Amino acid sequence: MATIRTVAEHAGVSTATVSRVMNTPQQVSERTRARVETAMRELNFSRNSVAASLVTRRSDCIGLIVGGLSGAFFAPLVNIVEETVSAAGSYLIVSCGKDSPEEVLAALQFLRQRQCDAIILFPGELPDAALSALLREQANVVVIHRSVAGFEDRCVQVDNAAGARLAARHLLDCGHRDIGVISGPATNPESVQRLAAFADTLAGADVPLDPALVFAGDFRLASGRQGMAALLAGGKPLSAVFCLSDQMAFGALDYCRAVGVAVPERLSLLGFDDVEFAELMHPRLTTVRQPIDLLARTAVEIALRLSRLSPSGAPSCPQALLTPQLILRDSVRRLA
Amino acid sequence: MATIRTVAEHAGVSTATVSRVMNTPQQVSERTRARVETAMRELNFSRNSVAASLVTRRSDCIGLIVGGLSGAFFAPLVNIVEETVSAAGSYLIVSCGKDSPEEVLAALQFLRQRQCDAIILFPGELPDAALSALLREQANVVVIHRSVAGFEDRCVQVDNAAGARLAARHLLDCGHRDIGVISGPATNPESVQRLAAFADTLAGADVPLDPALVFAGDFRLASGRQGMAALLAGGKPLSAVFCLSDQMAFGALDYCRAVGVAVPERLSLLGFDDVEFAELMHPRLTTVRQPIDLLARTAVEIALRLSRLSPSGAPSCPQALLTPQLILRDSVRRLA
DNA sequence: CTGAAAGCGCTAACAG
DNA sequence: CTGTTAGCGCTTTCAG
Repeated sequence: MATIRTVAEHAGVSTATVSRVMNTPQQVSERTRARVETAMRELNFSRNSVAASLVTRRSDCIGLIVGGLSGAFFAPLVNIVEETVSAAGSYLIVSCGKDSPEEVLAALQFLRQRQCDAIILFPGELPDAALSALLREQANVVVIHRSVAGFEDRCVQVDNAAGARLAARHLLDCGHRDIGVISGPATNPESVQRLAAFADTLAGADVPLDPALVFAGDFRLASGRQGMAALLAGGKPLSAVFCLSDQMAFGALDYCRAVGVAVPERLSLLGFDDVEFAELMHPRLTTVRQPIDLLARTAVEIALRLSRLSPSGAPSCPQALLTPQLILRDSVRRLA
Repeated sequence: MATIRTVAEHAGVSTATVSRVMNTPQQVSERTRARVETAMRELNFSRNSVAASLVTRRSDCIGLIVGGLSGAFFAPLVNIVEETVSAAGSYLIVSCGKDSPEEVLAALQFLRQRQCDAIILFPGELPDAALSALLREQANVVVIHRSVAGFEDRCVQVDNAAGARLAARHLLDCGHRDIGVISGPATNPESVQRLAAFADTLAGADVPLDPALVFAGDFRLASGRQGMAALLAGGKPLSAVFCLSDQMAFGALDYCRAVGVAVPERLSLLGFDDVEFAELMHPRLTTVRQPIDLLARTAVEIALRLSRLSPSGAPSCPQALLTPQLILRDSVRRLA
């Protein structure tokens, strides 16, 4: 493998000069630059960024940690993050499949040890306390899809409560009273926020949410099926189910089809996320849209800012709390 | 930031010893190890893997380059690769959103410069010639989803021709004669292979494929819609359409629904991939399954082997050509 | 505009 | 079992 030194000798210059043609070509005379570039080509030189990072303490890499990519939710998120990062001339290192707190922490450590300039973290089940500690001790971490008290400037989140309220009101407006929920894990803060706001809104309309009609899923497809099975098996009156992710709504819908429960004629279904497939379903899924692209772009923006200005950092005011939106389609029926 | 040296001083040992407790703890006496570990904790030491990589010339990282993660195809692929890689104690660096040859090449360079131990490449539109050159000059690259002559031992591919034949026979068996295709880009080798085998099989049954009934899409959802629109607008008799990706089949299906063409009653639809959503569609999509998990696992296996044994490498015989399978569901109708 | 020299933080012989 | 000593390949003052 050719090194900067081989190139230098070959071109009859010093290593410093070779380094300059890579980093600050303006500082090198046209002639020498050409010579060096030829030498590089002839030796098939490939710079060792690892060595460079060691001295510069920068890697031009932004790390991203997300849970299972499986869902239709993470994939576009990752894509947009990648686009935004590379548009800014940096690179993205994705660490996916990190669901449990241990895995997340391990991934974080990995990225930090690799000298990532900043890290975007989708915290999954990581509790707020741990997150808070993390943000305190590591200045270049930004959290996506959660808001941590005291670190709002490094968090980008969708207003979960607002989204859940939108969902509750819509169901109420449509005349539903027998409402079930397929929620996320009880340990998941997003899920908790949504569920609480949903229940509150219902309660405000004198339609208290029956705890027996709340099934704790895990945001994934299979748990939607299980949840729907459980709710249906409960035997209680049920005219609508709010799923805390589209993915679970798909599972629920699939289960309904399998057992012959017509949606929305006999049961209405409301999702959360508005992933691409929501409008390909039959019936097309009514859902609460999260502005994934904005979420992603904002997170990257913050991350880049963090990585550019090492210590200080212009305050700037990233719109930390994004507004969800109700997307009306065909899976919720207005009761007569 | 604490370094190995700070820790060494703090613990009253040499840097070598600190290094040992990280890499070969067995070689350090329990007492010193404990002392060092305490020092590490007290100083909140975080190892600089970049420096380590510089000397070991290993990074314990496997790179993965894929196109847009958007489709339902790449996401599970990435997930399985990640799982397999981390099960082997390495880490995965994903470079996604690389569709054009330039982007792929840039990503490759990036990963190489970062000293990835091996790189798994989904070549997208990269022509065979370029790939071949690449494989020749870089010994640690493995290609997924394509086979390059002379480098079969570093390629994992699904038998595209076999898959297409399966599709063609099924359509013929069901009595279809007016068959259209929504294919991939003409520059995409996978697409070309499938299309050719499909056309051949049809021709072998005296049902030549009408070139006017072939629409070149890009494997993505939107192009499925466009393709179906084009085929329908053509006005030619059409009883079945073979889509070279499920994603395009979804688009086609959606278009059919929008314009009131009943599937499969008036038009049969056959996909390729068998992504998770295929069986959630209505009607459930009949499709040719690619064993994505096996694809991914095999690729990682090869990659790890490549990265462990630097120069040589046990020959081993990775099952390079995986067999696709026809998954019968509800989107293809048997003609009376 | 260019070169010499001093490291970045860590590992890896080689002694002891 | 532990310490000494060279670097890994690159960047970066500081002179010239």
